[in-house]
Amino acid sequence: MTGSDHPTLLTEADVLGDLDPTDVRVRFPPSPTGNLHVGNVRSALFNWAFARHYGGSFVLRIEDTDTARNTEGSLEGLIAALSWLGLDWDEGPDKDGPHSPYIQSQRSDIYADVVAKLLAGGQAYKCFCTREEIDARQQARGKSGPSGYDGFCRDLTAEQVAAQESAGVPAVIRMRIPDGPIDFLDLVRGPVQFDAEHVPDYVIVRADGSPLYTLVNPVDDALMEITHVLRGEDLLSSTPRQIVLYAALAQIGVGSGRTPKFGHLPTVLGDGNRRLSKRDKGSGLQEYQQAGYLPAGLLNYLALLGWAIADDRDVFSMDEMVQAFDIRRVNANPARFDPKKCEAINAAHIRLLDPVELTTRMTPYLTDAGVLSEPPKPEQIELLEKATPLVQERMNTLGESVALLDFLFLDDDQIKIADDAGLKSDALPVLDAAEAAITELDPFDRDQIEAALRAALVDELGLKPRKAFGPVRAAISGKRISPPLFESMELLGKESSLNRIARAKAHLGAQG
RNA sequence: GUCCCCAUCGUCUAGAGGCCUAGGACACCGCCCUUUCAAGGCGGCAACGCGGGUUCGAAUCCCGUUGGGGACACCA
Repeated sequence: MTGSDHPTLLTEADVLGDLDPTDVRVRFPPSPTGNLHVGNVRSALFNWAFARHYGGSFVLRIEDTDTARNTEGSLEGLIAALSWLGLDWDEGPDKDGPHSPYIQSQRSDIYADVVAKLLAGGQAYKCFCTREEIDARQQARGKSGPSGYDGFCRDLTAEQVAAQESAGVPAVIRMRIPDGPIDFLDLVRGPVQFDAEHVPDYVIVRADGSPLYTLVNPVDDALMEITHVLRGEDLLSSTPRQIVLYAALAQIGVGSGRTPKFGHLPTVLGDGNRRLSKRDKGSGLQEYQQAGYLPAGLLNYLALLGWAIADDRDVFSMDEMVQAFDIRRVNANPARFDPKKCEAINAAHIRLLDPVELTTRMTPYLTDAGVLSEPPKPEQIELLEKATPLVQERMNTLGESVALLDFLFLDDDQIKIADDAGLKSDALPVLDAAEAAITELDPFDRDQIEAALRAALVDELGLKPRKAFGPVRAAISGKRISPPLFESMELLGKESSLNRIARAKAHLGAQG
């Protein structure tokens, strides 16, 4: 792991500086507003992989400063979701560490103290302007479009401030952005530069005195000694203002005094060209959990959005990702979320699973659907274990196991022959022949069944395999598509198989 | 409007000046295998936005342009 000699690529020193790799500290700071978004999961993943790659720490911090947006149970949901994914954290709300608490609503005193110091040091100031006043001045200057703040209250004298306050005018607190260029080396994009003229004196404390994300996020990063901030590209243009805040924090002696290094990850796009939003179908983590995605599969796909492990490979384990992850190799261009490929990658992981493991993973989906009893009976488990190999390479998601396997667990009289199963009256002789062929079979196993059925239907009746086995498949499973027929019949047993064929015949008779 | 970011098959990407007649994957199409559906195998379709430069040589470096995206909240 040496530095690169490529002229345009960053070196490892650009990433780590003088840091010992194990001192790397990154964080994932979700706000508890409900279902986790797959774009956020991708951010969590990259931070996690970065930390694990270097042997550093991954911190979970809850950003709940907007009380209006917080939703009940979100914190529990967040923890459950991250746990399910296997993205383990070293410090967090449920895992005490040297910088606790890790929930911002519990850190109010810390922020109040920082704000007081910022005000005293002149790095921040009180502003009495209303939005309307700011907009009006902006219009008067003949400028169109949204804009920042014009600095109206920036240099108010102590007397002026006192006068406003005694008059009861509500005040927000703004950061004072010094003139000059603000630049940083983005770990994904390389050098980025903004001019302070385009960085507004932004609000860090509301008029009601509560702190905003704009303050608490950098303050906590400084206090928690976060060394690297890996986040979405949408936050790129707020980075210069945060860098100013870090510098101010260093001046007033808050935190480590070091500004973290930044890496802005490519946006995850939904359909069309817009950013994947919570409103998009397929954007919420829960959907993937419910559909039966494997954490390893979903995460593998998400990793592909902006990163590649090798030029000819795209299925890999999280261990492999951790081993290979390099923030410098993350792509800067936006990536579209492709549900089809996501599903395909997940299917590949299902096929990779040990069958015993797969059985275990499928079980909750089958019990939830009522296919298995709750808890499953021992004989159901036994049957499921035998059936697993039949469906392992036929599933994209665990949820699909329900439709694939339910017929094995249903009673014979619960089998409904689907309209599209293709069972028509001309199948009657086929079913008769099949019934006769297997009645005397002993043992009733896969090879015997196939031999008997082939002899009777293909050789004797002269049918094409498709025509021969289709009706039997419909009788046994009720469906046009099923796991392999002979194996299924063996699992079902002779009695049940014969029952189902008889019922299918009756079904045909009733039809016509 | 201003600032910032981005630009290779439909999509995700590989590409680190000559290994490029641009590689892989998903999707799609065809064939093979085959008891359905899959899986697997083989093959096909399909991309460097445009214009200038630098260089013996540019997908790759530079400039411009066009196009897309993001930000400019008392949201995070």
